[in-house]
Amino acid sequence: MATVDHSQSAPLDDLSKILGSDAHALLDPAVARAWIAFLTAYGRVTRALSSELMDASGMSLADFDVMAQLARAEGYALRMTELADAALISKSGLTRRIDRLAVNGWVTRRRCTEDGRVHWATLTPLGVKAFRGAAPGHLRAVAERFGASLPASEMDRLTRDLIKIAAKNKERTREAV
Amino acid sequence: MATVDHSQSAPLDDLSKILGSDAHALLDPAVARAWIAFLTAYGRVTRALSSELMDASGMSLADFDVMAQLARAEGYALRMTELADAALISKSGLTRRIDRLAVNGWVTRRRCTEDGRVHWATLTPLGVKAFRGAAPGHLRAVAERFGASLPASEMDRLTRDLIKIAAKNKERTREAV
DNA sequence: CGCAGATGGTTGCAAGTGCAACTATTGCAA
DNA sequence: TTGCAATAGTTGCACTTGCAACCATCTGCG
Repeated sequence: MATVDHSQSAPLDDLSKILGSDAHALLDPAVARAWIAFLTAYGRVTRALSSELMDASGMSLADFDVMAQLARAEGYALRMTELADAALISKSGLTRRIDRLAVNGWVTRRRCTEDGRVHWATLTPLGVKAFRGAAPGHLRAVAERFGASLPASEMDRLTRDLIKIAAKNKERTREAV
Repeated sequence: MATVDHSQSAPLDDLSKILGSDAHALLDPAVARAWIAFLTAYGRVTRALSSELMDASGMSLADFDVMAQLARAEGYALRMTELADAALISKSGLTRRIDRLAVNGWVTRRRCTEDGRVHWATLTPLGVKAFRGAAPGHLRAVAERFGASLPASEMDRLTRDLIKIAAKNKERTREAV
């Protein structure tokens, strides 16, 4: 998850020792610093949130994400593929995640009567309860670990910047032919 | 890796359907949007960089990170624990990553003569060469996918914000007793 | 000395992950 | 109808991962 450096100042200068002075031409040092800060922030925040959530609710971050998607869906239900897309995981990953959530009794899988290929993943009442139990703590933790670092004005700007970055990378991996 | 939503506008409003109106008290909607943008940006950028790097150099992002740490170290060598900390991965993870890098002939592991517990991971000449081959493309890709989205002035601000977030989460996971 | 406790690394284990191959079902066209 | 391509999900596989238990080595104190 990390690249080059995590606390110091001039990652690219260090690298120019091995790469030669063209390192700066390849990657602007300011961008390099931002990139490292990005990776570091991501790693630290998600690691902390993940273990807190697991301790408090026996739910992984990925479980929470999937359940949150269902929680906000019409009838607490989504097709497998929709859900995989929404939660940014692969279809096979989702299959197995739903298996696990089903074992907990938090989610059921129902075959669609209209189209036999389709399966609906649905939050059970127990799952709703589990989500209601887990969400307050987790949302508070996000507020504390992520939100509390910046003033509100800065937060909106950060959002805009991140959305731009995300937008630039929207393509589905395949394009470098 | 994702939470709640990835393209739409009001993730928390949707959740208040299930959580009640206190959802907003738990997590400011502006923070929720930023958080989602953060996860989305991270997921997309690293996914893309990772597959590009693998295609171009047969190296995973984690491999690159570890090798970059070594590349910038004195004598291209670091102790296992130092390296694990620097690359933000667990000690056991590093052990096995170094195993794999060693199979490629990119890194060697030497026992320290002064302290028999310590092992030094060292970039081999072949490893240096591999890194030199991989770095330009990867750095350029970071510049394109991450750097090119924002003007330089914005980049510095982003760095500052991310560093604040990372700083707030520096503690080593254990504190919620 | 000599042994307890700390420190550095590795290994066993029980997960989680994505890709590619596979099965089931549908839709459409001859 | 029959048959084939497209779509939805699942499974096999090979690989990562982190935690906790485990060895090896060193350090310091009686």
